[in-house]
Amino acid sequence: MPELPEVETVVRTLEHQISGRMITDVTVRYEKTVVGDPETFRKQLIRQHFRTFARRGKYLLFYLNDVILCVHLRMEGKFWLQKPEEPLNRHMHVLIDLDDGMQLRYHDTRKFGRMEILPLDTDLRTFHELGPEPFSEEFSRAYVHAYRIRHDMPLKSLLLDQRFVAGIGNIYADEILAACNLRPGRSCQRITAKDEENLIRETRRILKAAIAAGGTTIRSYTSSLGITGLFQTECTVHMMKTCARCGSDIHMKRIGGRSSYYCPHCQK
DNA sequence: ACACTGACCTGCGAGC
DNA sequence: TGCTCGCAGGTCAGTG
Repeated sequence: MPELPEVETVVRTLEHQISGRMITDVTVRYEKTVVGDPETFRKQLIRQHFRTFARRGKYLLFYLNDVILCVHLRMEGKFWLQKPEEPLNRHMHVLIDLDDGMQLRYHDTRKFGRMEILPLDTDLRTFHELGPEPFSEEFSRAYVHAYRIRHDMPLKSLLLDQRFVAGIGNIYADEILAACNLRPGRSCQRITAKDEENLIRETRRILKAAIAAGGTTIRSYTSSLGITGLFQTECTVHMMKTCARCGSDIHMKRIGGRSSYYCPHCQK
């Protein structure tokens, strides 16, 4: 389940592997992976070079000569760099041939991921209504305060709201709230200024550690040879049975349609 | 205008 | 053992 740290890892890995390569052909095997007409998509990519690589929230951005190739991996999307003669499997939905003879293969078991072509001058600040990056200065205490008092939702939903802050998914949301000793179901309107500071600090600390570790994941870690980073499982509450800090039984509750894990003893 | 719900998908594990 | 059923998750369209 790629969240910000996993996407960051994928971007850096691909930057290392395919920077400067030219796209010679594109095959779309599952049409819904591509936003818009697949043949138009193909034509817009052919003869383009991979120039620079970036991430915005959970979106991967490949800057080509004339367009941006924007990819969202959703839950299970991954890229494989293989030789064209290697066997395909039924989950490889988009094949991108490169001028060095390799093929970049988009693999997605659940077919949830999406790719789209964007103009080079797309405003990434307002792109998909994404909120600030967690490491940006814009994600300040004043910003958090202003946002949370304008909205009424559980803290868990706030962290998952991509308009609030970009890049946090279910796993890291649980971990951030555990680190702040806050229950996921607590109203975002009922926290203190100190909690706001803690949320910002712990969000950055946990995401930074996860990036350094090459990304964390729970179920999708199945040692794929895909470009997904070094997966580790360093969770303190998410999917855990007992609290890593006090040993209490971890509770699970559905909040905003998402399973949310927390320690009823440590988190208030 | 806001927050909430269901659809999109497939694999897997629980339960009978 | 073999089947069915429901859950997992991020985003967005649709609903209240």
